[in-house]
Amino acid sequence: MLRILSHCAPMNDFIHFARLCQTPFPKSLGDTGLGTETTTTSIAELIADRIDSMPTGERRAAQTLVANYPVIGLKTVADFSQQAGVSSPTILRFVARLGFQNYPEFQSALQDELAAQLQSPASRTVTAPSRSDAASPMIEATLDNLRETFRHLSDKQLNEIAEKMADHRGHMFLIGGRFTDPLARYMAAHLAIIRPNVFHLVGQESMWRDRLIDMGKRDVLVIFDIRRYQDSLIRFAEKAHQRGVQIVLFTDQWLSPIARFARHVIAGRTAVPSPWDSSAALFVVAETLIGAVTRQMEPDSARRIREMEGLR
Amino acid sequence: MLRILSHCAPMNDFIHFARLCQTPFPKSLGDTGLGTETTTTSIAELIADRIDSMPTGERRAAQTLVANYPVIGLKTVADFSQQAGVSSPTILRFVARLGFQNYPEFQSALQDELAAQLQSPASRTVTAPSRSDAASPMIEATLDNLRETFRHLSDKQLNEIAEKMADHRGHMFLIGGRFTDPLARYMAAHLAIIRPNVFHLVGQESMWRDRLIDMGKRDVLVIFDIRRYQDSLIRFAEKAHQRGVQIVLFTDQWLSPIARFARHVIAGRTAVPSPWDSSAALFVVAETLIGAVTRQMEPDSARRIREMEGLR
DNA sequence: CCGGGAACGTATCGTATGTTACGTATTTTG
DNA sequence: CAAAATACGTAACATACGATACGTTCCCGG
Repeated sequence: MLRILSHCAPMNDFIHFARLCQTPFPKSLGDTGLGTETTTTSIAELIADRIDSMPTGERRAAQTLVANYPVIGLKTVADFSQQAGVSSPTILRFVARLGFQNYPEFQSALQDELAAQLQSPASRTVTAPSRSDAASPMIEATLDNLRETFRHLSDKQLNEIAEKMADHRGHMFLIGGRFTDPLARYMAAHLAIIRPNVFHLVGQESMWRDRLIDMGKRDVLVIFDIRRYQDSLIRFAEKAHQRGVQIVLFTDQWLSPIARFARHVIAGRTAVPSPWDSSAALFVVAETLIGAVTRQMEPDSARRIREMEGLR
Repeated sequence: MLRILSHCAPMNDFIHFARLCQTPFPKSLGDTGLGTETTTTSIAELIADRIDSMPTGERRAAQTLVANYPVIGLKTVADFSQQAGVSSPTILRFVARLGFQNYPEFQSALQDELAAQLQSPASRTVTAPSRSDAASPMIEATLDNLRETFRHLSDKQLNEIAEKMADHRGHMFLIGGRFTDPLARYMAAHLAIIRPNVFHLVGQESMWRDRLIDMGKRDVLVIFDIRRYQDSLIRFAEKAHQRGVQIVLFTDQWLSPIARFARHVIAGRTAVPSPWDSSAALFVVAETLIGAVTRQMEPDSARRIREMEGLR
């Protein structure tokens, strides 16, 4: 059953589109009614449960199924096997290991699960918290952090910052602290693609301190600094500020002392039930800004990217 | 919200500043647009559009499909016809009337639609309006990505990975791609504090390729690789795998080819309404793992940290 | 270093599935 | 009311799908 013709494109780039209307009709439950009837445990759980006792090939099957759950399992064995990069028999052995007599039975189970899931849209929102709650308070706290962070962030502010970052008449420098340096690097990696003169300051303090001499009023300095705030960064920010550099500060909710010198301050929530603070909120703000800047520099950035690809 | 558990951290709770947020970012770019017909409109809409001009039998088919959307359409023609109370040819005439060449093509369309829907369940947040934060689609998408990513991630799997990472008999190497290298660095920065022998592989390919000689069965290699997957990383992973190194792969939902060699695969959602892909989900998974490893190594890690502080 | 077993892929087979032709029923139109 | 056209189901058909047997490779233990 369920075969497919064209379009096996394993990984097409972006996918977006169409939402479809939900149908609030009752389902005349026609259960296939055969085989092992107890579907109390979802197939996804079943997989997570046994994935460790599987051989390599079947594990690849399991992984691709989980990654594209459950659509790939609704396609044919051939499609499934191709996307997983294994042979058809491996797929069949995989579903057999899950306890299904044959492939159609496996598909029926997936379909029933899907039907149950789609029927009550509430069940989704109900099961989601319960699962993620059980999974870890960590993710819940992170979600809260994200929401809170953005709640205190006006899009006017974001746009202003993006505008400043998009202004490539001046240079742009990024620097971070011990744990936040990767964020600076992440941002720099993207921005350096869509605009010129982006520099990620790394290495010894003396190295980037000397770069101060190149900085002026038209330049932007992006600093990531969460506690414990590093003295070196504070000193650096102060000197940069004295030279008239525009400072954009990413910090935590307790505000680094650098906030005193900053033109723009982004305060992200960092508290999570972990020995470490979380930089996830700042990371997402950074991604949002990267997107905003890119959008703002269109079509300039697109041209630049194309030109870059040509250089390979 | 914002719960704080256990050990560590002097943290004053809250602080608050005002400011509201609303962000009307539009821009959704291109759709995949392949296939014989442009599916800009969902199939459900297509049906609602033409259902009036259908003969009785096909209309019954349409109704049963809408009532059990889309699951019944994923089953066989026989199942569909039986549930609709019509014959098989009627079903085929029905899908033909919708503009599909044959039944498999119709099923493919349904599957694609389903995949797109499951990927961005943004429509799911009916509760969003109640929360006055009409946040940007960007942050909403990111929140969805996080939820979806963790929904497919059992904590059993997380714990096993954490366990492997906590095992410091062997060495631990981290490496990332063009945009994900900062994630590797971020993780390395934390793990290097709580356990010995953590190495972030950076610089030229030849640099870290030579490190292969130090790697063996007891070692762990953490790779971040999202599309476009980098050949250099794939080659590196393959060689490491041949040496028996345990590979933990952070990738996107389309699974880097490295998944073939990986002992553990973490598939994070990356789709956001932006020209760039989002690594936020992987970032949060990384943070979660960092926390889990730290907790697992207690009180060893605490002692190590204290000792470190003494070295200043 | 060698033997045994597990794992995976290739090739083949039987069959369930989608498809089509044709005959009957039902509705439409002059 | 008759004749035609449309709609629908029955039954036969061919394809492609899932299943299986078999050979090769890889890995582990002796």
